[in-house]
Amino acid sequence: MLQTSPSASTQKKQTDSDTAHLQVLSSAQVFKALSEEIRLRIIGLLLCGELCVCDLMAILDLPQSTISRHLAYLKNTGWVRGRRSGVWMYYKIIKHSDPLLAELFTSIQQHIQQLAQVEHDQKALYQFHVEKNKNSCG
Amino acid sequence: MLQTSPSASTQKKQTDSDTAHLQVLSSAQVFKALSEEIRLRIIGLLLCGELCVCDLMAILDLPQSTISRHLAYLKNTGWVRGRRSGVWMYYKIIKHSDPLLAELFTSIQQHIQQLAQVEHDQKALYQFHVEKNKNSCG
DNA sequence: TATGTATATCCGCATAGGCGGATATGTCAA
DNA sequence: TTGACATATCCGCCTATGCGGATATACATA
Repeated sequence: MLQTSPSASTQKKQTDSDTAHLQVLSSAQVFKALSEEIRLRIIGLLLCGELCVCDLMAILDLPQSTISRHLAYLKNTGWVRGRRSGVWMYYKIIKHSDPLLAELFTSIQQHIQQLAQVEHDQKALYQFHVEKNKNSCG
Repeated sequence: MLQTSPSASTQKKQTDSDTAHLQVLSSAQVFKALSEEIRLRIIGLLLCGELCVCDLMAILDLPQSTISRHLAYLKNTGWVRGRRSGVWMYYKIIKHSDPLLAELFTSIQQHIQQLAQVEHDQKALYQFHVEKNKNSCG
């Protein structure tokens, strides 16, 4: 983990239309995406906002291939969208236009937000970002 | 499918305390229980109320071992409770006392209720019960 | 106790999907 | 174009879990 990602505030132009060509997924698939603890924790961290792979590696302390694999799974099941910014890939939770799904996602996200492990991860993320800024500003 | 279950209105005594000794399950496990289409449809049917295995066999048109296996899975993950009435086993959805889980379950159930397949299954269940009563009353 | 019915569980088999190291790809900077 | 870095994908391996027929168990009735 020697990677240092830039702040996520660069390069913000991109349409939301790439949501459209996601395959239509059954509700079972939506739930399956959340049936893994790591993916649940990733969603929990993404509730704080857009994050890159190296952020997630740092907080979850897992090898890069594992993180990428789960992110790919979440992307394919319509939970998450990636955006490239130079060398970094930023991921964020997709806002759904389908009201039925949007409502479900909202309740699930509220639930995830309240999990003890997620709260712990989010605090670690905060600390991690504080450290990162310290290193870059002296 | 030559089985004819009695009406579900017999034998209603049994405490709700058997909820207590269910293992505490992670949220990931809760979602995993819903990650299978058949289990989702079973939950959808149980939203109509208590049902026995042979009802589910009739509506879902699946072998008995498959139904029983999924019911066992749902029981072990805290979604469902079984009660024996003579030869029949009736299953129903568990009401959770933990507010965090209860809220999540409510939203999920509302979502399931709105699925097209579930609506279709529920109508088939209604027809099935009408037929069953016809046979038993002349 | 013997038989029939409803349900649970066992069995072998098949597939999905987990893991993490190794490798391929994409991007930037020199 | 080459090297360094971030990320994606491939690989072999392993476990969880799906399936449905076969069998075991539980209960009711004669």
